[in-house]
Amino acid sequence: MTATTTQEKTPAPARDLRRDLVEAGIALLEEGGLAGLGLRKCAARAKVSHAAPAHHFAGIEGLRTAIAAEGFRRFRRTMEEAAAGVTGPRARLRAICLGYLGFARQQPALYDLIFSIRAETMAPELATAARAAYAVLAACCAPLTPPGADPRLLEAHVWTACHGYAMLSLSRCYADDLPEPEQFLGFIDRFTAP
Amino acid sequence: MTATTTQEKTPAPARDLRRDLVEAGIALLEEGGLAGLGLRKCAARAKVSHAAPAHHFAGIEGLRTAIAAEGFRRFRRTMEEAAAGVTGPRARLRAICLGYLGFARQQPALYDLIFSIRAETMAPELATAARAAYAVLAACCAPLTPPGADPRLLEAHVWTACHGYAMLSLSRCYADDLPEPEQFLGFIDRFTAP
DNA sequence: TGAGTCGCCTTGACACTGTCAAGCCCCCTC
DNA sequence: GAGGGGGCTTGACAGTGTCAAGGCGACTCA
Repeated sequence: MTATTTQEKTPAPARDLRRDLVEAGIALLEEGGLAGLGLRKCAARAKVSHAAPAHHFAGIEGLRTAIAAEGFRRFRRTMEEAAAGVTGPRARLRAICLGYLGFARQQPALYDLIFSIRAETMAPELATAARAAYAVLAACCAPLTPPGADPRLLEAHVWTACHGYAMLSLSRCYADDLPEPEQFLGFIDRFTAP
Repeated sequence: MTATTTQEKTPAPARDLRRDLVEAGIALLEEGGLAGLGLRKCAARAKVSHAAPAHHFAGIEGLRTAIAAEGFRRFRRTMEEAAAGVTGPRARLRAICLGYLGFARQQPALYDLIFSIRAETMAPELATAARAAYAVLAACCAPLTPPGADPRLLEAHVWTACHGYAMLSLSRCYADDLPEPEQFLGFIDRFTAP
């Protein structure tokens, strides 16, 4: 969007269509939810022919996978930014969780897409991005895990609690049953009590 | 399927097509996942014309809603059966949670559908079924909630933990990070400790 | 310089989907 | 027996994902 100063000689700024298509897909998700995402709509938005996306991704599933991978990277970034500058292990974990919930609230369709991917279509790029996001949270859990204890217990508990809270607040049928995020996250103190 | 003895006079057993279509939809979900569900496929499986389902449900979204409502009823039944005969508040809650996780593992696509419904399409029938399922879990949490405390805290925690665990074990990218269900559910004891 | 080649993308077609309007047919009522 | 209405069919339409074929420009190499 902003000025990318290129030499007058080069005819075009050598567009990265693959990147543009992922961007278009994310925009479609924001506008129309999961059902609003389609190969042809992405193509139209990127101003290319209807079959162009199929050349860069392996069909609609490949597009969804690529968008999910980018979604995971943004998801991770959101959590990291939320915890930037926060000190103290509990406060950091709390901040990470708030970042987690904030991402789900601000980009519900992208969040839905991310976690709707099933193992059948788990491409390496996606698996890497997903594990990187998990690693951010796991790193915040590590200082709070008692020595000798299974670190997966706290990690899994925080991860599932955030995921469950996010999903249930999105499917608003249960939104009224849920406490406020701040109150909900009180479980961290209880769970990491010495 | 089994013998439904009808009088010879009645020409047909007066089929309940609406019910048959929901049944067909659930079968399609089991076979082909969320993407395998369609109006025309349901019609073909129930041996009616391709537009018949649209007469009973308000389009594909109506079909999904009706199937989700039936799914919630089965979900609730699974939890109730899992806790049948189990005594003691903690043991009961544990059994309910195991029933919860068992349903998600045995009917992953139906479970996915249930929780993919967003508020826009929240029909009364679906909302009723969903709240009834939640009520089963809330009833098990009640005896464990300290007097004067907000009951939503424990309810939400158990609900979100189960939901998150189920979702993450379905999207198998994280399955290796998760502890076994029995170990995971240990949080109940920690959370309801006096 | 020109021919060959390769990758990116377009074009056109196909089967399939959800949705709609029109109409048939059977049953029920008066 | 006429009328009406619900349940379902038929036929059409726009939209979708997918595939095969081909165009086209850039790049390489003789």
